[in-house]
Amino acid sequence: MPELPEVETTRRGIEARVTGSRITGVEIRQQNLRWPVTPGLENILHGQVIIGLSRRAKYLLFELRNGVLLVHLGMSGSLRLLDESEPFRKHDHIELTFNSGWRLRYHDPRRFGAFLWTAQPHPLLANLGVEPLQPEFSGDYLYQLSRRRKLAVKAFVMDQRIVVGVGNIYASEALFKSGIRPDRAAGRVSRERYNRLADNIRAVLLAAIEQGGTTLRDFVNSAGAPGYFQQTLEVYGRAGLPCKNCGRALGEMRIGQRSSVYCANCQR
DNA sequence: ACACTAACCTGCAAGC
DNA sequence: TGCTTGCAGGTTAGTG
Repeated sequence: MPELPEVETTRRGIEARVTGSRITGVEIRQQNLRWPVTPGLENILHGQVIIGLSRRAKYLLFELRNGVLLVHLGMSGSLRLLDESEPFRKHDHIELTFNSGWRLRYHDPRRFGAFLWTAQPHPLLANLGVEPLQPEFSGDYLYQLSRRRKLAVKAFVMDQRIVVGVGNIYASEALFKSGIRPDRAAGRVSRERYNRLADNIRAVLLAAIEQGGTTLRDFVNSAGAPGYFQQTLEVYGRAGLPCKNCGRALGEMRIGQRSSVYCANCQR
């Protein structure tokens, strides 16, 4: 599910409620996520105060005095704030309770997410590329890193070592807006077109954040509400339907195991 | 170094 | 109706 806009939507919804709060309860009902939940996490977190909540790539970083709790939402994860106890539903795996009375509940049907405690710089964060909403991200940056590379430009911009936060939905949308075929070799996209692509990646991510992200089936924000960006999607999920630009039927192909919808007329 | 894939897991829709 | 197949927002680990 969650690409950068959904993770950022979650972060913004939670930040004010958890920052400064003390963790008074930790319930782990399922420890088999992408990796096992850090053993002993209950004891590690109990009694600690959350100093801040930040985001790096698609990871949420709950900052504590002596380390960081890394949370990833995988494909189907969500975090919800509850103002009172409620029955656990299927796939509600973890719940943190705070001294304020608020609870933070992690729900993840596919269990591709992660809950990891680390007191050191974590290897999972070591090789991440630039943040697309920071100034270091630019068309020139993409152009330079892509020279001589033969993989599809869509796979290139979805590579978290290059630029983070861009997943299948927003890569598809940004390439459409930029008029670039998703299967074009990354090394055969001009500097000018990378400038457009970088601008469109930034724009589509910002627009999606404004609408609370995209909800296909699982995603809900911290208040349990879906996002609304799906109504703005131009290509993702629209294979066979008319292109919103030229009216011809949108095509579909697979790139790196991911379905890729595009307009063969508007994208070259 | 690079390119590509299989795998992790559950739910759902489509096809037979 | 029921069974099988394939696909879904991500990412790592392994292959060549």
